[in-house]
Amino acid sequence: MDEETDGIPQNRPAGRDVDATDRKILGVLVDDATVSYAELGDRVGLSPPAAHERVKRLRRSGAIRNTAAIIDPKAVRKPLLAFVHIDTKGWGKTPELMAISEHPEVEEIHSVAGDTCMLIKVRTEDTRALEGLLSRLYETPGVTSTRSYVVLSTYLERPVQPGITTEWPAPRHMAKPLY
Amino acid sequence: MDEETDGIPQNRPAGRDVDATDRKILGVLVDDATVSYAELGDRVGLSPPAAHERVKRLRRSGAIRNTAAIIDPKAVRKPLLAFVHIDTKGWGKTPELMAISEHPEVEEIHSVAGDTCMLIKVRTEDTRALEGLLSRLYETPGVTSTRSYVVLSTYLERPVQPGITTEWPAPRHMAKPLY
DNA sequence: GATAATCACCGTATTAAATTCTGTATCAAT
DNA sequence: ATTGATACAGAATTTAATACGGTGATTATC
Repeated sequence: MDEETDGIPQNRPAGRDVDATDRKILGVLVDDATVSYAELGDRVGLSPPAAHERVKRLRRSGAIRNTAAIIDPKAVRKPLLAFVHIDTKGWGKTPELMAISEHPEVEEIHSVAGDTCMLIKVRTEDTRALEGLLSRLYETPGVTSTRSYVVLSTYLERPVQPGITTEWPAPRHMAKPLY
Repeated sequence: MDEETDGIPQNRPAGRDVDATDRKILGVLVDDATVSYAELGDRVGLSPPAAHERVKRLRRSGAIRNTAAIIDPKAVRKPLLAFVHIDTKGWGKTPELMAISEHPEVEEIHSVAGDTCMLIKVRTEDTRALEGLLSRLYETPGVTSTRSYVVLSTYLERPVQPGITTEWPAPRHMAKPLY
């Protein structure tokens, strides 16, 4: 055990680049991270210790940010999903941004290019709770209301996909046929 | 082992409701699902087998949908995040919706209440790849272009939070002070 | 109100997996 | 060609997951 930096994703520029085998591993672990190293090795064509080494490296490099339980929002009484556009005064990690992220209902905060400044994703128990959250958000100094979209139904919601596992990086001219 | 339905989230209406201890467990596992049952038990005040039983139940009930590796989008060359509004002809699981979800770059598809029909979340390598993806999406029969927002920077991105662990369910009148 | 049944839990025992260690083939650089 | 580094396999060891049996508390039933 060299440095024991496991678990804390260092901000190194990703130890080394992710090869085809790594992508296969990521593909398996995104789908189910409870598999044993024996089975993981089987699926990607490695021995258990080799698979283990790869995973450790992927963790250390930050390619695997975390291994987490994915919770059903309904189970924790947050069935209502909404996207909210808001205007803020400044850019960067401003105090109002910190205030917004304090709310546990807020899952994502993005700065978008377009007519509004921020796009945030929130989950609440119902429309009443959403209204309450929004009113609290808009009470934050420097935050201005714009628009919000309530999600009626979700058809797809999946994690980041590792992508093509056979060959990588894809040759640059692969983008050509799209035009 | 009664039914051996582990891993496949049955569509039962959540075995039984999630209590305070369950929420503590979810809180730990969302943060790091690689902890041993011994440590999980320690953190929530249970013996390892008891913690194990709880987790098994949470899995079976569907409260824990999955245990997954969270990948850094940059590591798999998808640093560019965008939200795309599109109009589709019909509602429900239409063929155009299925076609859209085929693309590995598409992570979420939501039907929203508002001036557009669908809101999708996509990740690509760069703006060129995004343009290619959009053109392919808009080529899908029944799909009409509307707007897309490119994310400049992301300030928060976290999984569904289990919420308050001390007392649950929260009394209904708790929503009152918000008004 | 007593009794049976169920449930959630703990402690222990067993089994399985994670992890370590050692040796080897492959590739890159000198 | 030689050295060094890397990734790997197989065996050995340590650690954790899982199964088992028993206990107290709560709830349903008579």
